[in-house]
Amino acid sequence: MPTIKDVAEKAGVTVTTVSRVLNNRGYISEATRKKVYRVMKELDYQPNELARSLFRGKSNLIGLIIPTVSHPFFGELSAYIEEDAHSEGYKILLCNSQLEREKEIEYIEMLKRHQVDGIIMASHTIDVDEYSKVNLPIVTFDRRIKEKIPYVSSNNYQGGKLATNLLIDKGCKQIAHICGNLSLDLLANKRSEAFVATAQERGIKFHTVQTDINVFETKQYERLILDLFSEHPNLDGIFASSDLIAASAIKICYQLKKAIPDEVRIVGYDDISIASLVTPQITTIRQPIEMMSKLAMEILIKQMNKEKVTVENILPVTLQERETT
Amino acid sequence: MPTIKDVAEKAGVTVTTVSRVLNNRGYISEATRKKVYRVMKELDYQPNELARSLFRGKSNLIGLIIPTVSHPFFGELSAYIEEDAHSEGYKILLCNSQLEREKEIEYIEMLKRHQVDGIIMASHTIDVDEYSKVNLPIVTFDRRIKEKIPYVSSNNYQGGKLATNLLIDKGCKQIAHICGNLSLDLLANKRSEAFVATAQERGIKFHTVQTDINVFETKQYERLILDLFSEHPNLDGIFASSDLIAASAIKICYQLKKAIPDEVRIVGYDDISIASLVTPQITTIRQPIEMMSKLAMEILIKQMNKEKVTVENILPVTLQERETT
DNA sequence: TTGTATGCGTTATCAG
DNA sequence: CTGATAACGCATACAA
Repeated sequence: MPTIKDVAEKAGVTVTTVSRVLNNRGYISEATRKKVYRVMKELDYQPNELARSLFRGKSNLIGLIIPTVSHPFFGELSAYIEEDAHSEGYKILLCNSQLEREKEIEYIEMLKRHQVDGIIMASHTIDVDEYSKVNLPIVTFDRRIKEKIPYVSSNNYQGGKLATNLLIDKGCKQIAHICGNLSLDLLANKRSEAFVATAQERGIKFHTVQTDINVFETKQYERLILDLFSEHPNLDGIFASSDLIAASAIKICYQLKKAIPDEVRIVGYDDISIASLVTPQITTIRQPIEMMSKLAMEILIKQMNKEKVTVENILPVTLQERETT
Repeated sequence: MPTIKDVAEKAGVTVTTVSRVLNNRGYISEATRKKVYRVMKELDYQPNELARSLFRGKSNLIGLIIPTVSHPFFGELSAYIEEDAHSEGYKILLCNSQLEREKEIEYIEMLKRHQVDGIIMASHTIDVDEYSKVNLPIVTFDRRIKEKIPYVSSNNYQGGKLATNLLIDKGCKQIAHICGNLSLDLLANKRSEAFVATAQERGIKFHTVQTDINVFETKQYERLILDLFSEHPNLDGIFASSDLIAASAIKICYQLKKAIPDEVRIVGYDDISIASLVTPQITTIRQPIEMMSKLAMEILIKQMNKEKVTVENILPVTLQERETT
């Protein structure tokens, strides 16, 4: 790869001059500017961003830590984030934590070593005080950290309420909520709170089941749902805390020959693309993933520019009624 | 952020010594080693990888260019690739090209500027000769480039044959193949070739439909399939070139009140997780995504080490029979 | 309008 | 066993 030095020599000027035309800084005669440009083209010169970053103390890199990009929700989130980052001149360093504490910590250290300008955290197994050590612009998805770390979320309580009310309004008499592990301190847990509160308030029989470990294992959820139906054969409403879990519920109902929505009604969460692609199309609570991504990036960039940011950023959710209710 | 200099000063040695303990190079007394380690802990020192990379001429960065990580196939692929990269000490720079030529070129240049050690290309809208200009270790998914650029693929022809034969064996009399735009020079097009050849060979009526543009638009496919059925009401077999397209086909059949698999049989492609999660579960041709990822990473690393690599790397596919046939 | 010198944080070479 | 110094590629302050 040619360096600025190669360009300078071939153009018969010094590296300073080349640097000047590269960055449009100071005065340069049109003649030399043209010549330098020509040589850059000839050599297919690309400035070394490593060197630039080192000098500037800014890498234009952003670390993105998620459980796994193979989960459609995080896949969609990552796509939006990368798009926003790109249009702001930032690049994304992808980190899949698999929801493992060790990996999250390891990734954070790696990102710091690579001098990222900021971190977007959407995986939360580490303790709150680990965050204070980060000491870097950071924004969180769906987790409120004690300190003053800004977070983006959608209105989980509202989502849980919408879903639960819909099930009851549609005539369900015994409903269940299926979710991931509630011991992770996530704002998503408010969906469960809302479920319980709403069911109690309206006097409907309800159950809550959760996974014992932090995984996105389909099999795990299928077993859970199967057990749920064998314990409660009269169950006629399910609020799943993700569309993928809802899909598992549909699958089990199909196995059990329970008609949807006549015998069992199901509400999912997220509204990832496949929610409206599968058959039957899933009624779900839509998180505004695109807006959430954009907001997260905005907040991160503001921090990098030492601007003030609001800590709490909660976006509205909307009910998408489709075929499972 | 503390630098090596800060550590040196606080430990009462020079940067050379700190660098030595950092890299376990040369002899150092146990006493100073301990002292340096202690200071590094105290200051929470992290070596600046930008500086290291600049000096070494190696960034440990790998660029990954895909159409979009929001598509489950590429999401899963990316997850595996990141995992493999991570265990080999490499980090992934994520690039979503949206299947746009300009973006692919722009991303390649960006990656070169950032001194990535290699590029994994899974998005192919650019011309063949653009690849020769890359001049960097590179490995391709599903596209054979004229030059000697290694590629990883699965046996697309075999996949197309398996799918088509299955449909015919199950009794289909009139079948269709639905795929993306065939004008992109992809090895995936061999699925279509196999479809046509097999249908002709066995004397079955067949049709092929493709999108006019390079997108992953659900709506686009739904319209295509709807039109297909209105033109050919007796269609009783569909070979979709992705599981997502298969899901669209299922949706349309449901709308048209055509029973699956009794009236219409459907075969998908890829075997992404949701293929076995949706209802009905999709019969599909399984691409060994995990192995393909591992192989791609291996080939890339070999190139970075100046080792010889085989250009053609085609892995077997397998038929996964489920509920749509 | 252009060139010289210096430093970003790190490692390797060569002395001591 | 440890230290001074140059170099990686680039951009700025200061001269000329």
